[in-house]
Amino acid sequence: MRRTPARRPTMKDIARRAGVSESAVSFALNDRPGVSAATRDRVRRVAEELGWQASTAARALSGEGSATVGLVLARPASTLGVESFFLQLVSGVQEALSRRRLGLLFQVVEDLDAECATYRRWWAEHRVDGVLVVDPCRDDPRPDLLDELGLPAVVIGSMTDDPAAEPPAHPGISNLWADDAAAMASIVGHLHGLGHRRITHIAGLPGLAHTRRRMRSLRAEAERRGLTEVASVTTDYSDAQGAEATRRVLARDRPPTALVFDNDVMAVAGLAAAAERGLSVPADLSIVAWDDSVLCRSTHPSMTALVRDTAAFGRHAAERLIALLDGEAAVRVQDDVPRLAPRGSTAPPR
Amino acid sequence: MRRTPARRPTMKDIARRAGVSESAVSFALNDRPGVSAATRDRVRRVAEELGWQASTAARALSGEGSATVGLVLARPASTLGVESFFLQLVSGVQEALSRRRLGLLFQVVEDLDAECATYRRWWAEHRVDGVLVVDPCRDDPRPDLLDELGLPAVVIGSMTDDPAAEPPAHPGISNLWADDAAAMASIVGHLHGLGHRRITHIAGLPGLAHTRRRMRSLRAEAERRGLTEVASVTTDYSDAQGAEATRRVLARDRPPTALVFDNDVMAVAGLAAAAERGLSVPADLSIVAWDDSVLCRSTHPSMTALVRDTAAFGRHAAERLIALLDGEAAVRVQDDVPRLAPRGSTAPPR
DNA sequence: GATGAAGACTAAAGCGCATTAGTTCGCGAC
DNA sequence: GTCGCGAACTAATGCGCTTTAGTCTTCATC
Repeated sequence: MRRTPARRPTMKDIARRAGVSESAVSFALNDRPGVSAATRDRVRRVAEELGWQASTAARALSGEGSATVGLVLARPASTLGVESFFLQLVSGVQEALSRRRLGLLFQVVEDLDAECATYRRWWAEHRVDGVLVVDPCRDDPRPDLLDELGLPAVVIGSMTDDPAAEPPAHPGISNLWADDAAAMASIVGHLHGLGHRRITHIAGLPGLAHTRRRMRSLRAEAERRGLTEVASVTTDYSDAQGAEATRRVLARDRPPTALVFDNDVMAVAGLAAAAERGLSVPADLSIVAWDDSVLCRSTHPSMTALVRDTAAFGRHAAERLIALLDGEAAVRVQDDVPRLAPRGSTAPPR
Repeated sequence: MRRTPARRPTMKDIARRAGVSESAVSFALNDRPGVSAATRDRVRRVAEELGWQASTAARALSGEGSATVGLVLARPASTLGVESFFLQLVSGVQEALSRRRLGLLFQVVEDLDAECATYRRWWAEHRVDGVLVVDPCRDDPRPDLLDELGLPAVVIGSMTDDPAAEPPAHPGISNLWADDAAAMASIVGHLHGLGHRRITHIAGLPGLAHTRRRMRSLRAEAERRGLTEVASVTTDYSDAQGAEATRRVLARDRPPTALVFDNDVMAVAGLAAAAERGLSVPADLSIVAWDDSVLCRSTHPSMTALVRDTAAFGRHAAERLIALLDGEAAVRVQDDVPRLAPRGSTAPPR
């Protein structure tokens, strides 16, 4: 026998039980003037007893917003779930959101168009008060769209290829990014310091702004140091393409002595690809992974990696969004600079 | 200048524009009788023009449910994002949900108590119509709670230690699980077939039902085959404890010749730990990983692993939940049996 | 040609909350 | 002793939608 599910208590129940009107209950629970301290306490106690929680639906309807923020991930299903980045980011986001009892509406879609459609739908359905946008890309349509809808948003990641360029102003949109240029500089510095002069960067998706930014930073840094045999190749972030790219660049006439991978998964795949070729890491080839994870620490040798606190990054982004929801102005801020953790996969070239 | 955000069109707008009453609009848009085909079409066209979408808040308030399902992950932040399992599961879940325009409300919490509190809150706030529950454990308080709240749910994973035992009936709760017994049997069969007689199972969290189920299945299978030197040890799924457990069991007098790890991360860590001891895989030690991933395919040698379609698993779970929401009865079904993919990490013992 | 009934549509209520406009009461001020 | 005023509280309205109860028209029925 299914027990009849408990009925959710409403403000009316509280009102009846506390012997006051519904409005008084509303005032009491929302800390608005209009009730005495005694009544406020009594109402609070009754609400507590009944286990009352405001219905977000009703709240949303009376103009208070939905107490929810959205996050859309536009990645083909195949490349999903390979990186630890997102779950960590999300866990940080949660941390900040839960303090304010905000929910996180999560959606995985195939592509950018579907992502935009999702925003439109969420907006029309009153589902979210704001959104977190990841993977900014070239000619990104999302900031304009979100601005048009009046949906507060925080873009996570650099919005421009060029570190120096000002991104177009979007009044309702904050931007938080990691300093890719400094990070790339520290990687190149580490490798160059070890004596490497031929470095290849196995990058991620070419459409993403941060990919372009990293590539640009790499070129700039190489130029500054007078390194001429430095290049980037792009991939889709998958282990397959990471391995494939590794094989390709290692097959060249003058193969690189060091590889920089744009994520942990590709770095590990690259390590295996090098082993296939009979190359020993780090003796014959040095490898650096952008973003640390268990993967990087579990390989043999363990992976020199760019460590950043992804959860904190997510937390900061969520805090920015909360600030926007509270009516503060949009900001553009740079997050902490990632730190390079040298491990076993990098050494002087042979 | 911030443009004034576009106002969301409501049914009233449609009604005015189509020259009918709001009720007629509601009937038309919901395919209810009470309007002529002509009116229905006209209303539909106007709604389309205006880009109208029903406000989920208003819908929820008038008893239609919130068009949202919830998923809580109770894991300390530290162990989060190490496995690819969850994102893959979620992407499958999405696939099924998005067909019905259901949103996924996602929450990461520290422990089971917080998870239960989340369910209570969601229920009281009318936030979700149903939930997906992962990581069922011993004396799990969640099914009872969800039943009490009348919140439809699908439990993902086996709810009992004993494959033969009937779990307590929860009328509003479906259960979907992978056949751990069969999977364990195939692993033991593979290893025994290669000639291994001393097998140690490096299991996951001892509190989880599926951990206990796997351990039980291992014992049963060993008994059936007359293997006496077979055992399980439990861990917290982390690479650290995986490595630590590996070192411990390999230091025994009669160390095992084969190890079975409950996740990919520990298997890789175990591989490294074996290498430290000077053991060569698979010559001196065979290793099997439960759940395949990039990691398993990227090690050297590549890892013999239990392959299952996690995204499909998530999709099936979400479909079960949708069935519950549609008023169908709860079911208990077993999902596809995982398949063992023999790779380089297993071979006959020396 | 009066009677019913079905069909197309409108009016109104209600969901749970916030909010605005009253209403009542007590108390200090003149 | 009356007036005024603020504090404490209630009544009523609206948010956007669904749904039930009506109203009005038309058309078949005996």
